[in-house]
Amino acid sequence: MNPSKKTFVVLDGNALLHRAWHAIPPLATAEGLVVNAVYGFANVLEKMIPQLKPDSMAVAWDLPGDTFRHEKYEAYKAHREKKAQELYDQIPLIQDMLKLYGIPSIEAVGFEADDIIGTMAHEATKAGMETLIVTGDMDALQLVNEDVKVVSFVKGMSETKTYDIAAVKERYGLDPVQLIDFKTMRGDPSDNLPGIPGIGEKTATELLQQFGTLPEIFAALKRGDIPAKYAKKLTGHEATAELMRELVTVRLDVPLEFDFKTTKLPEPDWEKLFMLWRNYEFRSLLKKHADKNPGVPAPPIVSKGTSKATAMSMLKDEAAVSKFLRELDGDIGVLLGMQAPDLFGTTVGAIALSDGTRTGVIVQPTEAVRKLIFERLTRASRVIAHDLKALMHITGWEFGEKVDDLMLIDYILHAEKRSHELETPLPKSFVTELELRELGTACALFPSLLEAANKELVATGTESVYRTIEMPLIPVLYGMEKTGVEVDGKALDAFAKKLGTRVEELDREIQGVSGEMFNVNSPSQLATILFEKLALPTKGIKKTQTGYSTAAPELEKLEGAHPIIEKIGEYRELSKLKSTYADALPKLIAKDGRIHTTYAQTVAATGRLSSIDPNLQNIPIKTDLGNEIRKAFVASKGKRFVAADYSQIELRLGAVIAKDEPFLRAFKDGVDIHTRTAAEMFGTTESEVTPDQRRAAKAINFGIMYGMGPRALARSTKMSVDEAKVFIEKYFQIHHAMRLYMDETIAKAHAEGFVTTLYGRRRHFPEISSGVPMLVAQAERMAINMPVQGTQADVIKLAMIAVDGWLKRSGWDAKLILSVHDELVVECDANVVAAVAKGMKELMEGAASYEVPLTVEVEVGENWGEMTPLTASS
DNA sequence: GTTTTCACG
DNA sequence: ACGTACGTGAAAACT
Repeated sequence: MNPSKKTFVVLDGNALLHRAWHAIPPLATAEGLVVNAVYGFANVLEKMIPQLKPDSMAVAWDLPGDTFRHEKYEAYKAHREKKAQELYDQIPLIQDMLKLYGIPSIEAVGFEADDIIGTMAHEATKAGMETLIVTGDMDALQLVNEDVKVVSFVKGMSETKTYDIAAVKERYGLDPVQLIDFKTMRGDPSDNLPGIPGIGEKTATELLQQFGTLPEIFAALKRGDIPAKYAKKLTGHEATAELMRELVTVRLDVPLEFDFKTTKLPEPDWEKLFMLWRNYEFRSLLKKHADKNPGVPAPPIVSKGTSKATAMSMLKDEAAVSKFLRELDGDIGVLLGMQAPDLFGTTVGAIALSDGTRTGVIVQPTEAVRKLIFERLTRASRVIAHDLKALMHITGWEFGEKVDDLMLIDYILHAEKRSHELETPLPKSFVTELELRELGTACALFPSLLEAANKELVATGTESVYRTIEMPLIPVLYGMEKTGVEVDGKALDAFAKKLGTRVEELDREIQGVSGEMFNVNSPSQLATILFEKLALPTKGIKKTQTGYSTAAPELEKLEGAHPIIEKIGEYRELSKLKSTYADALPKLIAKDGRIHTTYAQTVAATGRLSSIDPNLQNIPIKTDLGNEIRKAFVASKGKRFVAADYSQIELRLGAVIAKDEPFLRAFKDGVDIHTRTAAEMFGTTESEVTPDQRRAAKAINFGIMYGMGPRALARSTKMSVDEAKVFIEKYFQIHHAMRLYMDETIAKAHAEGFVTTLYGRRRHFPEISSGVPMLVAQAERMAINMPVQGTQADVIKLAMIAVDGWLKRSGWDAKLILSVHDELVVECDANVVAAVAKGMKELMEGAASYEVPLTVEVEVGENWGEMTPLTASS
């Protein structure tokens, strides 16, 4: 602190609010009012005021939106209200408390807290004061200068670090002002800023250290002073960078009615502050300031046991566990702590249990203790887990209907998020008691998290997706993963060997023709050979960040220009089959001779499942050679596969959602949909449609639901861009309802920030309000596609639940084993094939009912690569 | 860790 | 003139 200058301290209200919300368990008063963020804020003030000794103080708050675009502000408010009511409800409570401290809250419509802070710091500097910015995020660091420092909470709410110019330099290797350009280039995923593609932290720092500022970097680029590897990445991004730079720059010119004299920090209004603290049951603060108690004897604070400050115990023996289990009451959260893999693989290191009031961490539970826990959980009113399917795999526990999965709820509320992990950082090993306590602290949040989550499910209309689709699907997926599918490893090994011989041969031929040794697998080396050494024409070849693309569609354009092209095509196909499938799959065969994939239920933003370790949803089928891989997926001895797939479900649902009469009629008529479309488009009868015409119609039928433009259509057909444009116009003349659907969906995505499926599943599009044209356009196309793809996902999930339940009740030897977006595969005894096929068809077709039928085609076979259609007669 | 390519729906 | 067709996961090269 500079003694000669007066000190102005400004707090980032929203940053500290969020930090407090996440760092402190959701403490509630006896009446159930959640006040954890208020408590956190009080503690920040209690820590900062004596430490920083401000002469003047203020708290800045976000208030986005702008007066000229009112809808946007309303949408923001609506969004804010939904997000976490208990969090935002605390803002007025905090602002009331700040008043008692004599600290003004500053907000300005259309500006973020950072802008207000920047402006106030700027003004304070002009007034000859020193400024300290107290915040929880790093965006304020760009404001640091000789008179401005940032005090940042580094972890939780206990430790702070003060950044002056030297500290910023040490941390980032850059001057504070350079952080603006740094963030512009590197981007910031949490703000949905893309940055310049291919430029990360390291490159951004290096360039800024060398050239100083972004404008100087682009000037150097024009002079040719930038190394080639960076130049390529920077070229063409100047305009976008400028736009992003504006977004990233904290403003210093917010119109504020702000007078430093009125922010002079007075003595708090102790009397009222004590009343407030008593209301909120902040006992530690009352005790700390007992000397300032204005004489009125405080009424005793009766602990009614509803305060969610949890009592945590470490339990190591069976007796202690039993006693603890008896004390638990109501809904119980359960969280496993896994221990690092050893010789015996990953093991359970600890199990945390909590009812929100009492929390126990059971260290290295024995089999007997685990049994006790399971028995107690089955008697709980509800069990609250996070990633229930994984918990089931590890423990074998099943809870039936009275269990909730916080991970799944987070996915349903925000499917677009990349991770749905617990925000509390969980330790990877459990060596010290401190780490065990972190596990307990996370688990202690479960009951209150569930309460908040339930409210949000109801408020967003997503409760039925959760309860009738996603939750009942968990045991189905669990069963499929556990059952797995038999794979003939020997056949794959033999195939890999065969592929290997041919790949080596092609490798030699390619190197021979090119007259140089190089790695054909390396796109950059291959591009050098093709476009420099062999000087093949680069006209019309797409560029990647690093140079000319060598992807299959690009190489196709070079077909005939050189014999090497064909060989590369074959090399690519074969080496892909070998490395990704023939080599990889046998390694994943478990001791039972089967491969057990994991279905990821919380990954795909549209609501689809995905499959990992390995991915069984992209096993080759399109080429004969690829199909050899599929043949290695075999039904066990005496069993058969029955595969049932929805035909054209995507287009059918598109027609239903858009209410497109011509399509609805076509599906009701049961005609070939692409032929019908071609006949409409070319003005012929269906029997006159040529294969080329049908191909064009098929391309547009598929592409249109993805927001395809003329260029893409031209690329996938033999049309010119102009022809494609006319073709699309004609298409929308016939299918005007599709155009209307697209326009309305885009409008909804802009107005509300999300779109929904027919079952209420949501996907949000944060980028749609970014103002970056490319991101907006991309978000619009995603918005068009989501209701269709997402409804498809809803339907097949419902079908899975129905089929699985039916098979289980049947008593047959028949199990659901695979799910591939529009296809389900059952493995069953050869004797029950006909009945299984009939039931699957009926249940899948009946999983949903619309004005057009959802038709299902069934096939049977001994392996997945050789399936034969099963018609009603056979 | 990021980029490119390619397998599936 | 252009990075403008959606959703995934995995392998290999490269940095």
